Amino acid sequence: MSQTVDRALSILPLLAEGPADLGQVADRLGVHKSTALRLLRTLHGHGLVYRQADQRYRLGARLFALAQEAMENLDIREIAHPHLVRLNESCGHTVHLAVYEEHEVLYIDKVESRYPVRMYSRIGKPVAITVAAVAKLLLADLSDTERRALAEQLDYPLYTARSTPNAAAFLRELDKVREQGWATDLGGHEESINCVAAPIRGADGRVAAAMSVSAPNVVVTADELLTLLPQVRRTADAISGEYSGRTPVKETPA
Amino acid sequence: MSQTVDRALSILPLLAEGPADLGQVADRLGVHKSTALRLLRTLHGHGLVYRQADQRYRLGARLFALAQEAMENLDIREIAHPHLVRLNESCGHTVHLAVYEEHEVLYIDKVESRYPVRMYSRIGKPVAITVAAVAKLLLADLSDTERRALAEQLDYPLYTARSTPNAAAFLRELDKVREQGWATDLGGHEESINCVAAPIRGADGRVAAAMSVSAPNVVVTADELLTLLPQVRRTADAISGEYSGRTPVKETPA
DNA sequence: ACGGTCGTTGCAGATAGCGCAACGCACCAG
DNA sequence: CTGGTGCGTTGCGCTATCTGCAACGACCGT
Repeated sequence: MSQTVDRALSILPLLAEGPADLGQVADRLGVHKSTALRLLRTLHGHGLVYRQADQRYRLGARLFALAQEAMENLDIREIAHPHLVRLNESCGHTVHLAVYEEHEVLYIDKVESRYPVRMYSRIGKPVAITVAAVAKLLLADLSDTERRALAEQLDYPLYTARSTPNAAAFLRELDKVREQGWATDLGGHEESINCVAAPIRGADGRVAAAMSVSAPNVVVTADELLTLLPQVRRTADAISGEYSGRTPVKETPA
Repeated sequence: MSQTVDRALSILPLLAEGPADLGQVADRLGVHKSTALRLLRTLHGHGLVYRQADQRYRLGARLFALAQEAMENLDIREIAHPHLVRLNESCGHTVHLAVYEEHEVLYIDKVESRYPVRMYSRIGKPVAITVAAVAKLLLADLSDTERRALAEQLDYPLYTARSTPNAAAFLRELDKVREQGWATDLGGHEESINCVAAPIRGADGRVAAAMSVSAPNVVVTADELLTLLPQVRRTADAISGEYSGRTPVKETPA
């Protein structure tokens, strides 16, 4: 791998923590200031870092544009979105769409009806992989060896008393999820939040994405939320059909 | 500037257009395949590029995470957001927050009340710089020389009959905006959409951001929208006060 | 079975990046 | 006013690092 590029890219997560000046960047990279300067200049030239008035560097605007374009190229989001909206309109709860990528699970879409909450709040942020219902579905579909390897190298933070405690428990849960074709997270991430999730499959039958409905205890009990399962599964299946090309996109008029 | 890094970063916008295979990347970079491979591998190692099932490359997940973190470091967004929400609740229209950076104006926040529209729709995407009300405010605050230089090198696309047609007209408009301390876009970008905008200033009095309220003709006429101007300016001033540290963040209880 | 395409690897040569040291500048204290 | 310190910046010589080549292997369609 390319040393220079490697160093340059290491600057990005570093700046993500907050603005930094040349010296700090050079130190944390373990290179001479002049080297750091050249790297920063190159990043700057591509708009990935921005030099603010006090001469310190921070992440730049092009990053948004790139992330945005990357989003738009995820055709599954395109297809799924109207379905998610419809489900949200019918049940009123938060609806998420997530994919697995490179040992991470991340939300790529979200519909939230009630509040004009910060919209981008969670989109793009890695999901609590050991407990989230969508994560279980996505990981359950990996091959045996991949699943095992991944389960071993994960951390199992105890968000709540009901969080998945270790690799063994996680693998058991994945087997169960794989078996039944849907998943839940009942207070495993936030004590008062429950989710039901269903898989979205591509033409090859593999799980391409997962969607979930989440609601806090105070609005509906876990049991009540579970009654939505058939609806969630139907929505997921509809998306699967469209995504895999089985269902024509246009509805046939009566 | 660093050639290697330069080449590597050039891959990102290229992939933003859509997935590409090794050969395509190498061709468009004008380098040998083996070189492109090494660069892609390095990008991949940092999660900026993802290799999909068909071996083609596309932009990766880390990009979202980075863009997201970059967002969160924009403290002006943090401060402004509740004000934007409040304004939105009171008038019901779409509210935008934008900043100027590196010859571009981009939205960094947006509150839209009516529909559960695709939330990230426009955030992060460059704004139509020659016509948008927020863009006029942000550019009007640049120094004379900067303004002139920028105005010259811009394109002036005629989105509608009322779009700013050329550099001279644009500079006149900027002078006017600078003078009056607020700006409008009356059908200059989309025939049926009008905006009113006001500047947000930092401690040094310079314009740090701009906010606007937008609404389509069919909902309110341009004249009606203009009656909101005082409210928009008050909101912007409130944000300015808080951002520049003049106003204590906590309200003093009566 | 065979040619074509595509991704991958090892290598030798030379380019391009590296760290050093010195400079300019702003700020501060005496 | 002057000497000192802490920045970012520059030019340069050395060599580590990247490059392009050529050959390999996998896959696919004919």
